[in-house]
Amino acid sequence: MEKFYITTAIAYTSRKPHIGNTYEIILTDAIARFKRQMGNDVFFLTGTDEHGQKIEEIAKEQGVSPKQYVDGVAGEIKTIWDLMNTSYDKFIRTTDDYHEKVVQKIFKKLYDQGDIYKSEYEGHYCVPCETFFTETQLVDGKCPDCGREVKKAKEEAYFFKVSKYQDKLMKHIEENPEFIMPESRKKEMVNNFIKPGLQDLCVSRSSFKWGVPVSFDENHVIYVWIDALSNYITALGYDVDGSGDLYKKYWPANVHIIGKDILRFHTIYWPIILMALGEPLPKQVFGHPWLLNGDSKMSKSLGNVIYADDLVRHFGVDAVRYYVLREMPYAQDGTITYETIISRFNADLANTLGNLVNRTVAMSKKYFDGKIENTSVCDEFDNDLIQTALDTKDSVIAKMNEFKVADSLEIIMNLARRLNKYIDETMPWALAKDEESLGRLKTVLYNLIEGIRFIGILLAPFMPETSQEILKQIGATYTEITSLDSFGKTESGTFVGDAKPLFQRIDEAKKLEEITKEVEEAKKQAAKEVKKEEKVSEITIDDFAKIELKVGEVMDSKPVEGADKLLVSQIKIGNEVRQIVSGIAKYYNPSDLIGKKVVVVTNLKPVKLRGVLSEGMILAASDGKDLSLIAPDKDFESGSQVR
RNA sequence: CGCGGGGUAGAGCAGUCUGGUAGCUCGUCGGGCUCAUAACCCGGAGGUCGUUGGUUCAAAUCCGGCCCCCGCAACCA
Repeated sequence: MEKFYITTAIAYTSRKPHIGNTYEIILTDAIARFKRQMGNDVFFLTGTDEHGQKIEEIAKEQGVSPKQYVDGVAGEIKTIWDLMNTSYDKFIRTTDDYHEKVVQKIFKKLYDQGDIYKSEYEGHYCVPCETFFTETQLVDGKCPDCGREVKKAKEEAYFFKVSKYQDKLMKHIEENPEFIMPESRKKEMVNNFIKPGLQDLCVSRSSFKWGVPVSFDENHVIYVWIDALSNYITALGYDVDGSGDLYKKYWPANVHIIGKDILRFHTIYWPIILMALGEPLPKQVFGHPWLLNGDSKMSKSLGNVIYADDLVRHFGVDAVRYYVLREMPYAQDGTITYETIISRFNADLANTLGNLVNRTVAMSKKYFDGKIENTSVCDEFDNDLIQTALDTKDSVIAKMNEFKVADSLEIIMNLARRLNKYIDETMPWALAKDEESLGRLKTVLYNLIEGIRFIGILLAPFMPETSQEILKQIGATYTEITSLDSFGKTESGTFVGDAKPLFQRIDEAKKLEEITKEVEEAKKQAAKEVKKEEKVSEITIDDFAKIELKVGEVMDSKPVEGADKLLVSQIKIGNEVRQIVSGIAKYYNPSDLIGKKVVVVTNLKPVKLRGVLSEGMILAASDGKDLSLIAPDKDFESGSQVR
C-alpha cells in the first residue's frame, strides 16, 4: 500500500480559531479521507503551536501560567477539530515532552555542525514592550504594538546560516516544479525572497521565556521556526540519534497543507533546516487561500469573526464542510457570509441533493415497497445517465489528485442534477399507472438508486455523515470506491431504507434574523473584550501633563512622495507653522484638509518619516477600518491649549 | 518602475497555458410536471470579457501602454 503523509500547519494557541483557520483542517481532512478511500496508507497530522511571547503575555494578563493558558486553547482547538469530524491520526502539541527534547537536539546538532552560530541581533527595541523590531516592522518609525518611540539596541542571539543552502534550495525548486503549489505562489517566493538573497535567520530569543530552552545556553529559548516546523518530523518519532519506525515509514511528507501567509517558512526555511539535518524534503507544499468574511479579513476588532461551532449549530457539520470545500477557489481567496451559506445550503444540499434522494427513495417505497430490481428494460435516456455517472467518478478522482476540491464537489453535484433530470425524462409516476410499464419503472428506479450510490460513495471524503446516511437510505451494500468501476453493482432484491430528508430547507429571512441577533450580541461581547485587552497601564495626571496638546490649523497638505499612507501638512499653531507627517493619506484628501482645525501633540520629539521631517502628531480616532481626525467642537483659535 | 494576484450577465466564479459560436451556479422572467423538501425539469432576458493600441483570416485568450481593486514585503490560517 502506498503511504501518504499529510499535515496541516499547527494552529497557534493564542486564541480560539475561526472558520478561516478551521478551513485548513477540513480541506486537509477531505484530502486525507480521499487518499484513504483510494487505498493509500495515510498518516494525517495536525496540532498546535504553543510557544512564544504573545502567549506568555496573554497568560500573564489573565493571571495564569502559559501552560495553563495553552492547555485551555489547545483543548478548544481540538474540540473544534473533532466537532468538524476530522480524521487526523495524531494531534501534536509543541509543549509535548518528546517534541521539546528533539527540538533541543536539533538545535544542538545544527550548532555543533556550524549551521547555527551566536551573534548579535541589532534592531529597534521598544522598552515598554520589551520587544525587538526590524526597520520594516516599525509603523511610522514607532513601535507597531504600542506606538511609542523605539531605540536601537543589540541583543545576543543565535542565527541559522540559511544563506549557505540558498543555491541548493533554488536548484531543488527548479528541479521539482510541483514542490510549491499553486504555481503562482512559487513565483512569489522565488522573486521576493530567494533571488534577492536570503538573510540568516534569527532562531533564538532571550527577551521572553516561554519556549524550548537552548540546552547549552539557558538565557535563550528556541525561536518559533525551528520549534514549530520540526513538529512534522518529531510527531513521527524523528530523533537526531536514530528515528522511530513511523518516521522511517512516512517521511518525507507527501504534502504540507498550509495558509498562503506562511508559505515562505515552509518553502524556504523548512527545506533548509531539513537539508542541514540531512533529511529528505517534503514532496509538496500547498499554500491554500484565505476565507474572508465578505470582502474583509476576519478580525476581532472588526467584530466580523465567524466561528465553526456557531455555523455547525445553525447548519450542521456536513453543511459547513460542504460550504468551505465547495466555495473556496483553488488559488484565490474565498468568501463566507451567512447569506451565501444559506443559499448554498438550500440550492445544493436541500433542493438538488436532498430532494433527489428523498423522492427516489420515496418512489421506491411507494411503487415496490422499497424493493430494487434491475429488469434491464432500457431506453435511450439510460446510456447518457450511466456514462455521466462513470465519468463523474473519473473526473472526481482526477480533480482530487490535484487537490481541486471545489471542482470535485461541483462535478458530484452535476451528477445529482443529471439524476433529477432523468426523473423528468422517464416520468416514473406515469409509468406506475400502467401495469405494462412496471418493468421499465423498475429499471428506472434501479438506475436512480445506482446513480445515487455513486454520489453517496464519492461524497464520503467531503461529507462523511451525509455519505453514510445516503448509502443507508438506498440500502447500499457496495460502498467502496472500487465498486464504481461499473454501473450496476447493486443487486436485484436490495431494499431501500427509510426516506428521511437529508437537509431540511432553511427559511432564509427567519434564519438571518436569528443570526443577526446573535451576531449583535457577540459584537457587544467582543467590543467589551477588546476594550479589556487594550487597557494600558494607568498613568497619573503628571504623566498626562507631560503631553502638550494644542489646536492647530492646516495651512497646506500634500502627499509624501513615494509613500502611499503619508501626508505632509503645514500646521499653524499660534504664531508658529510646523510640518507634520501623518499616516492618513488613505482616509483624507490633502485638499480637503486645508483650513481644518485639528489637535496636535506639540512636544513630540521630531522624527523623519520617509525622509520627511515631522514635528508633532495630529490626533485621530481609528477603528482599524476608518479614521477620523479629532477637531474642536467650536471654532477655536489655533494655538489654544487642549487639556 | 519592490513582488504577486485579480478586473468576464444583477451576485459569485470557470474559460486565458494549447486563439476559432462566451460557459456554470445563484437571482430574475415565462413554461412544464406533480414522485419529492413550495421542490424538480425546460426555455427566455441579461455581457462592447477594465481600457487602449498591436499581431492574426480570427483575440476573453498572444504582445505593448494605461486605469482600478486586493494581498505580501520576519512571525494573524
